[in-house]
This record gives sequence, C-alpha cells and structure tokens, in this order.
Amino acid sequence: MTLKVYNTAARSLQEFVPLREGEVRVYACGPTIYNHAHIGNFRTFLFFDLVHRHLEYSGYGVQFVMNLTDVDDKVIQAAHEAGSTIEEHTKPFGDTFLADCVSLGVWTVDSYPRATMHIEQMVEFIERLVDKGHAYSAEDGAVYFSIESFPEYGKLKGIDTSTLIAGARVEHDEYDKEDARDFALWKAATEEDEEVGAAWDSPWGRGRPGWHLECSVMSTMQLGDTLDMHLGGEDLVFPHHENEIAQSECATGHPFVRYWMHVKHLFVEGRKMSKSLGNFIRVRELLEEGYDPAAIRHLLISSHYRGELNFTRAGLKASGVAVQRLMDFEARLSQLETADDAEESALPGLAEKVVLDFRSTMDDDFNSAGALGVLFGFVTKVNAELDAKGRVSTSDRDLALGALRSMDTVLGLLEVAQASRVIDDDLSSWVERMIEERAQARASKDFARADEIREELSAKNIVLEDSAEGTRWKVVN
RNA sequence: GGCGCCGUGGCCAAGUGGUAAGGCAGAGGACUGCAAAUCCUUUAUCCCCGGUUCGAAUCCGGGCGGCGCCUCCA
Repeated sequence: MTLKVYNTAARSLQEFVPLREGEVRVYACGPTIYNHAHIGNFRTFLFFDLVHRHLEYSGYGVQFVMNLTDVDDKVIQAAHEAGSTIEEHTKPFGDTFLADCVSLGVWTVDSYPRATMHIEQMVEFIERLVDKGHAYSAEDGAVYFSIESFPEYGKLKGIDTSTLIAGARVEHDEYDKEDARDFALWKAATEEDEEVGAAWDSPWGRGRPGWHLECSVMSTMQLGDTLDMHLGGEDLVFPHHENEIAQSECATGHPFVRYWMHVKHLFVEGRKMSKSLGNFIRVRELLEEGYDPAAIRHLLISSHYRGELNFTRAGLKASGVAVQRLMDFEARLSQLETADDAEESALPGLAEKVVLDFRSTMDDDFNSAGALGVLFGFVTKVNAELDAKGRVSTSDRDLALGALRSMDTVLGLLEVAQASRVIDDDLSSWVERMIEERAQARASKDFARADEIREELSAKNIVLEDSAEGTRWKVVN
C-alpha cells in the first residue's frame, strides 16, 4: 500500500517518499488570470485536487500552495487592450476562478500567492543569483540567468541544451543575452508595462519579473528549498519548469523538487483547444447551460491524467447519468429501512474490500479512472445484495454507506452533486403535498390524476419513485 | 529534423506477462397500475504482421493510423 507516482524527471513510476515523514509539501502551477478558466485548465486543476484529497486521505499532513499568475505578457496585453491596470484586470478573473473551483469541488488550498505581491522577494532572489555568478544584468536593463552556469540544465525534459541553439527559434536580436538560451529573470519596463502598472523599482531600474521566477520564489518561500511535489500542465515541462529548477537549485543549493507531475492537455470534440479554432469551452458557459458540475468533474477525472481525454457534450451527458446512478445509490442506502434482526449480509465484506481496492488503485499514480471502476463495481454488488436480502442490519448498512462516503472524500462526486441540488423548503413542502395528493389518487385508483401529478413534477426536474416503503422523490439535473 | 505519447466492444475508459474492470448507449427478461430505481442475461479475434515465452492486450522488431512538445497555451 504505497503510493507510486510517475515522475517526469525520471520518466518512470517511483515510490513516493516525502522529504519529511508524514508530511507532503505540494506546489501547483495555477492559472494565469487574464481570462476565465476553461475546461482544459480544469482537467489540470481537478487533478491537483485529486492529489490533494488522496494525500490527505492517505493520512499525510499536506501543505498545498497554488499560485495565480497576475503579471506576465498575456496579462499585460489583456489589461492594455481593456484599458485598465493589471490589478483591475486580474481581480475579477481571480475571483471567478476561485468560484469555479468551488463549483467543481476543488478543495481550498493553503495559499494562493500572487506574483505582484512578491516583487521584493523576487528581486532578492535575483540578487542571490547574481552574487553567485548564475545571472548577469545586461545593457538592455534586463537580468538573465546564465544557462552555462548550470550544467544540469535540460535534465527535466531530458534534452541536450546544445541542440537548443540550432533547432529552436530562440528569442534574439532585441535582447542582449550572452547566450541565446539564457532566459530573463527581470525585464526592463516598457511604456506599456508602465501604463498598466506592471513596473517596479529594482537595482536594475524599472522593470518586472520574468514569468519563471515567481514559482521558484513563492514555492521555496512558503514550502522550503525542496518541495515534495510540483504539479502542472504538460506544456510547462519546458521551458517553465526546467528554468525553475535552474534558478532554484542555483539560488538555494538544494534539490528543488522530488517529484514532478504533469497533466496531459485535453481535446475538445476531437481537436486541440486553441484560439485559432475558437473551440475554447469555459467552465462558466457549461454551468450556465445547466450542466451538472458533478458531471463535469466526473468526465474530467474519468481518464488517467497522463492519458488522452477528449471532452465532448455527449461524454458530459453520459457522465451526468453516471453521477445520477451514484446519487441514487447513496439515496437508497441512506434512506434504507434497516432491521436489526436481519440475517447476515455481504455488505461488511464488500465495504472492506472496496476501500482497500480503491486505495490501492489511487495509490497507483492516482488512477482515478480505475478507482471509478472499483466504486461502480461496488454499487452494483451492493444493489444486488440489497435486492436479494430485502432487509439488512443498521450496522451493515452503515458500513456500506461509510465506504461510499469514504471514497467520495477523494472523488468528490456526491459532494459536488449534492451541493448543486440544494432545494429550498417551499419547493420541498410543495412536493410533499403533491405526493400526498397523488397517494390518495392512487389509493382510489385514479391513475389519470396520479400520472398528471407525476408529469407536473417531472416538468420541474423532480422524479418520483414508488416503492414498498412509499414514494421517494429526487431532483435530477 | 530532435524528443515523446497513443491505437481495448456502438461511444468513453481501466488493465501493462496467466485467456479482458467500470460508465454510457442498445437488446431481452424480472419487478411496477404506469413509471422510476434496481437486478439478471446479452455484444471484444485488445490496429496489422512477425518474434520472445509453457502462456502476451500486456515484452521486442517492423508496418499502418492518430497526436503532443520543441513558440510565456493548464
């Protein structure tokens, strides 16, 4: 029962051993808040959440930090186009991002540092690098990291740095780098930067931090020189994370990250999500269209994070049905009438086994797709047992329910589904009255009236289920 | 060009050496006033060819097909 994670740096599965026993310090590269987050972002953030939840579930003390990038080229450009400052521009997107997280059940993390709040620390960090000979200030007012001073550069991505010069289209001409591969730690302020409030004083004049810097500074500041896990989208492996390693290890003298994990980008309707294709789907839109947030969550965690995932409306619909099955199962168990003189059932055995299977599947590099399979297999077996037995003891029922809820602390599906289906008391009492009226109609064999009531409720997404114990109702999305 | 990934039933998706989890959809059945929910039954030569092995979806080689990164896109 040990956690195994795929470490990008090793390009293989490794047993997870944190620096300090029982504690895990995680840093995740969050969004750049220049626009609303899209579902691709959320595949990644939902994976972060799965890691967060599973680590806690496994008994670790977790310190989880996720940055929000509020100053970089994209932010500056967007603010400029909107005629506002970067602060004004990013504020609402930061807010809606956190709101989207709540909608999809992404747990709050310990800290959401923003680059603009750590300019001073970044300047100090650069000074350390300059002092140690890993960085130099250039004529153009920028400060660059010297790749040559860090022979291990390229180890994360597994590339030979010498190929960078020949092959890639490296930034050139307008910069005064000593080596084309060097990257900026500090950039001199342009007129545009000043206009949108993205310029600060520094020993090298007015300017702003390079994008890679914020993560190195904020992560080591809050979590220490060596992080247990660093997470991000696959696009960040190079150069972002490679550069973070270079900066951090040169500044601190310690290994930066023990385990790197990267999430594969998702597709939409079979194609890459991109501006040119205009196929961005924002979480906001889906929620406004009335899709169940739990269905979105289900779909985004239904395939392994390193595998392909093609996001489609059809898939979302299927996920919605799957979530409903889970909800129905939870309702069946929690509303089950138990009998303490009931004969022994298979529930305790099933409950114990499913949790073990679930854990070991999640321990296998956060295999959420496999874990869902384990969960749904449990649903079918328990339903069958309940059909066969009729009545079970309270303790057997509670064991099954406990197993279900235990697994959901990691998956968060019931959690999100229930949160989005809150019904007010007025509606609730109205439904109860209608059910009562229908019961009378049925008792007097007035099935026409009974069906009429069912229709009326159905129009409001309320479904009735008749059973031996009476009529239950539920809201479906 | 360099580095890398993927190809499992109608759709989605686990499994990575011992003869195929799970979800959705379809068909049939049980139950039901009708439904819903639930259960049962039912649908896979695991892209192709060759090799290793007692045994491969799983390992190796080749082929075909799809894709990613190498551009401050999660």
